[in-house]
Amino acid sequence: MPDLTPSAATAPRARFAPSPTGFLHVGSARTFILNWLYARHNNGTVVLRLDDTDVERNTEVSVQSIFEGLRWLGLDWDEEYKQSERLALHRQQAEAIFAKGLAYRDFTPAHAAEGEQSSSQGAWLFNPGMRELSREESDRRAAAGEPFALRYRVPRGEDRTLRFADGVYGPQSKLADEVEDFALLRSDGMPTYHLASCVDDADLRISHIIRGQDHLTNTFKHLLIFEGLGVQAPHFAHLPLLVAPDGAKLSKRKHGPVVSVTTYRDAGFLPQAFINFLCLLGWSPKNDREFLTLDELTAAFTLEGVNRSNAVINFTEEDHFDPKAVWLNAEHIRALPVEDLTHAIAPFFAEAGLATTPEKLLAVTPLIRERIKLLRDAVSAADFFFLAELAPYDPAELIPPKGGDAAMALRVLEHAQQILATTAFDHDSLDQALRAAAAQLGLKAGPMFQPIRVAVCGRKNAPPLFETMVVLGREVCLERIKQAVERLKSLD
RNA sequence: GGCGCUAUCGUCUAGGGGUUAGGACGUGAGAUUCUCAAUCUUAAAACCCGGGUUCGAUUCCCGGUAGCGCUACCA
Repeated sequence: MPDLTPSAATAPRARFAPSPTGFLHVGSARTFILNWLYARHNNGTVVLRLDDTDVERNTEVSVQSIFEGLRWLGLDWDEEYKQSERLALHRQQAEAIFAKGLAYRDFTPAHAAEGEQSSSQGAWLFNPGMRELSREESDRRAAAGEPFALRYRVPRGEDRTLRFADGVYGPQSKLADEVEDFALLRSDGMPTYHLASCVDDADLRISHIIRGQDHLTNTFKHLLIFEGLGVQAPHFAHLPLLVAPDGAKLSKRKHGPVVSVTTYRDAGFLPQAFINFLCLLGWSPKNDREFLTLDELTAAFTLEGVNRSNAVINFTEEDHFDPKAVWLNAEHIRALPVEDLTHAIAPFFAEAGLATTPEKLLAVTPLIRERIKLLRDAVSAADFFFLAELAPYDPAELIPPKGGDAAMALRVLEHAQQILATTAFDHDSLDQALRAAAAQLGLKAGPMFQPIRVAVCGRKNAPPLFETMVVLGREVCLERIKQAVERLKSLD
């Protein structure tokens, strides 16, 4: 097993380096989370670096939405950088690599080689002619203002094997002869991702690069760059990818909003549940535990627990969210103190245009806590508590199930009216009085309570009756029952 | 095409040379209950294929297949 700690005395420095080309996507979020967990578990540092060297595709809105996503997750970072502000360093280091003879100028016009790489093997590795250009010739053309890209002079014919020990995938090796002469600088002078990333990782003294497996083979290039920079390469650990049910990698274009973390937020996921879910994709604490708090995740997280195969996020057209994510969210909702849950659901009521008061919402929360899976479900589960007027419902629902009729419903409701008008309005008193009434009418609890529940809530499925009525209050209950009686009478 | 990575229930995973292959979600059935939930019990459901190695492979090795990634002057 490779030793991943540089030295016992040095705390790791991990980094998350998103490129702002869209919203924060779930795969990126997981990479961030695992970096964070790794750093925090080892008392290390979290560096956030915006990899924004692609001026064509980077946008400010994208930067904002990434921060929005990160803020929602609630995980902090210690240092923050923008690659676009470090271009001078990148160019200077590219120059240094060139000065060492480890890179060469490629004057081939951009995109000229497209489509040719599949032809004869070997030709794709570099642009023939350019690598061998004499220094004098190269300097002369550069001085004449001819644009060029700077390419790494990958060792050829030396039978050299590039190696590193991946923290997840174990020992990795590849022949240098199989690595193409990748670009360091574009012909407009901008650094490529590979250059900027390595220069910054070196300069920021990043000790552990934990990133998606799509970078596994890029790592050999990065090894070469670190070598060219004259620094020791950091430790690498690659994470299995998150993929769609069809096995394709999650893409913003193909899968739409379901890959954006803000979609989870807006649907009413708790950040800790979302984090918990993402961690379970490609990582396991190996003790059959699934519900884990952030502290527990931090304590349990190790790279050894990361597995190597891609993980499917099980969403469909109809259900945007993986059922396990939804279940975990429900679990976290139930684990939340009532005050916190109240606070979490309040915005959803506001958004639905329902006027709530903190006190009433606090009273309602325990009644719906076990009945919602997403925070937004709270609105449909509890709207009737806050409506001045119940939405119209089918009066037939007032009729008790299993052979009841309108007359029976009417009897129940009229009894209920008497009782509610006179009984102390607390759970136990109502319970006793209504059950007594049921016995008197020769009814079981079910048939007795359904008409009342529908009258008071406007639907058959609702939280337990007595608690619900207590929160609603005597006036509202009596008024709604009165309306129900009228509806019932208008039935025939 | 080349190179690399991967392969356990539908999904997420545990496990590991000899196991009734474990857990979770989801699904079915049942219990409980004033409805709905929650909870409990329970059922169905997996080691990609072929060769080795071995007394014995799902596990180790090789090959195949499949999936994914990289193969840009994207990241």
